[in-house]
Amino acid sequence: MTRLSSYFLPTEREPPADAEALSHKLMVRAGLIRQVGAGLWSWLPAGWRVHQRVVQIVREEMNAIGGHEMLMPVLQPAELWRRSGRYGIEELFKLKDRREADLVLAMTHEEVVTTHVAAAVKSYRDLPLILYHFQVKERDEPRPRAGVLRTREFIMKDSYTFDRDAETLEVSYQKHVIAYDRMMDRCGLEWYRVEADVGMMGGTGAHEYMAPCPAGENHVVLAGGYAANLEVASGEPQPVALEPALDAPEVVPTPGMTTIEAVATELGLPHGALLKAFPIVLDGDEMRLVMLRGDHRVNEIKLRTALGTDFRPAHPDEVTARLGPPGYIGPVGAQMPILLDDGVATGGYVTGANQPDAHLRGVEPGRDFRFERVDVRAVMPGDTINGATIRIEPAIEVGNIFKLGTRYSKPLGATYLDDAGHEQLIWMGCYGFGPARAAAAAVEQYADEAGISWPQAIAPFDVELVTLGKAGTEERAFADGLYGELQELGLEVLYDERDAGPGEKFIDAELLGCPLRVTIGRRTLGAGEVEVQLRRGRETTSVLIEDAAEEIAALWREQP
RNA sequence: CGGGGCGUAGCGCAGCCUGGUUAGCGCGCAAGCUUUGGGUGCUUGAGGUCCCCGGUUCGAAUCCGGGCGCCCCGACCA
Repeated sequence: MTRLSSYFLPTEREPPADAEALSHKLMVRAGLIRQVGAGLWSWLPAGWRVHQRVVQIVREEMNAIGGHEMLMPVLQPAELWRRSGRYGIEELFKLKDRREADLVLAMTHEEVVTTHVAAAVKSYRDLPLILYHFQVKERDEPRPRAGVLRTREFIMKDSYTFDRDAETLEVSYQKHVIAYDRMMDRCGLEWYRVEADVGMMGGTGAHEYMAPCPAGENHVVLAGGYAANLEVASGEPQPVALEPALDAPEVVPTPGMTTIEAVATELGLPHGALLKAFPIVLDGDEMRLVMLRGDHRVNEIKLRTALGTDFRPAHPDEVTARLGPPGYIGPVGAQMPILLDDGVATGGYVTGANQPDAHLRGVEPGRDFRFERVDVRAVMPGDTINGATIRIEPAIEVGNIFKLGTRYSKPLGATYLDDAGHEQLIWMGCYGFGPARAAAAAVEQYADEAGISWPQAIAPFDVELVTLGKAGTEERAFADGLYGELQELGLEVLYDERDAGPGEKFIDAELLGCPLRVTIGRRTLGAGEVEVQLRRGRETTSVLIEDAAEEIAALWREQP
């Protein structure tokens, strides 16, 4: 029974003062979620219905590829995480029990699931396996934000695959591609499957499922058939006009000009005719000088991948000691390996001279300094990929799929005996999906001035039935009957029979955003009609009262 | 980790700079009348540890110190 007069749906006229993202504002205003603390949210009844609908879609698609649902604990012994080498992760919540034993609140479940599989799986005959669960995940986020988009505690579907080798892992991975494509479609989202960073811990391939929307924290790069996270995207830069070649580098005085902007303006050159020097210090304390075009920016994730190790930008005193005054450093004469970005074409460039108040012009890579080629720049609007101009869109990462390889099976001892009786490591994959993010993305993608407009499959209710008549009126009697009939047809109905004005009811209904709003008023009823508003587009139509329920159900089935 | 901002009724805010009776406003809430197809109008009313602790002062929402909490931007995000 979901009669609004006795339901818990606290709507607000105004959004919370500190809300920024559209989904944050609307989900609070519509009475779907409430904040408990930074990055900690309660799901109120209507919001939880949305969440559960997403969960059910995900569950059905996981089962369809042979997944087996299970459940693993959030609270876990620290020992497991020490063994996998993840105990040091800053985002991992750590705590002690009363006996001072170290415990963690799990952020994912690779350690536990791998331990179970390691203990139980003996033979190649036991593989492959797809295991999954929905569970609360805990992450000590440096900065929770945007309502339910980035929280410290959230429910995630995690699945894990166990295979004999890289080849069969690929099969399990492709099954997930199919399942995830369907999940995103069924949730009614606009989405892209993009190439993703595999991270420092290895892994042999990864994709992310991105839902484009303004509040997205990630950026997807799109060009023709190409789709990648900005973190890994590569492209061809727009060409830049260089100065005429010189026989040898030539010093130009540039007093006080320590920025690309200042030097380019002084010399009347485009930013791209300069080379930017980015000095870094590797984990082992060695220095490197990364050179890229003046109008380009370093993509630190690509750089980290290219280096194969972590790094930090060099401190000013390190720069002064090893190269020259910050703002004037360059590759010529630098006593350290130089990494030259792929975006730098051959030709003469302006670079720092490694001495105060001076730059060099006519510097040619190769002739004037030795280098190693790397692809470490962030692509930018105007770049092309296979001839197609890229565009960059903000997006929410709703899901990700990842080939782990033997990252966890090795430290946790997950092996099997192959058909020749030899012990082999199990090849794993992991696959995450965030229902809360799917819901928030849907809010972002389809909201209008009046509020949320849910995709049909994940709306809190299929129909919001609004009666304008008070108890005892003919309209109310008709609406009561229609409420029952719609439910008998299998529709989930929210029945607004509150003693409130029509304006208030309409505004609340449109804020909540169920696909159909059915209005029973004296005027339309007298005309033998029932009014139906299609929330997407807010157009109104009407059906005859004789078979109103069936007609409404038919309309509902047509909704996006 | 760096920068900025906020904390006063359920929600949104004013008051603070320049200390001084019962701390205000809008919305919401309760009651009555009114209205009944787009937050109707009027009347009455309830509702507050002014984030917490300490200090200054005759007197602190207001000034000072410390703490806690929350938001935004950037960094970070296995």
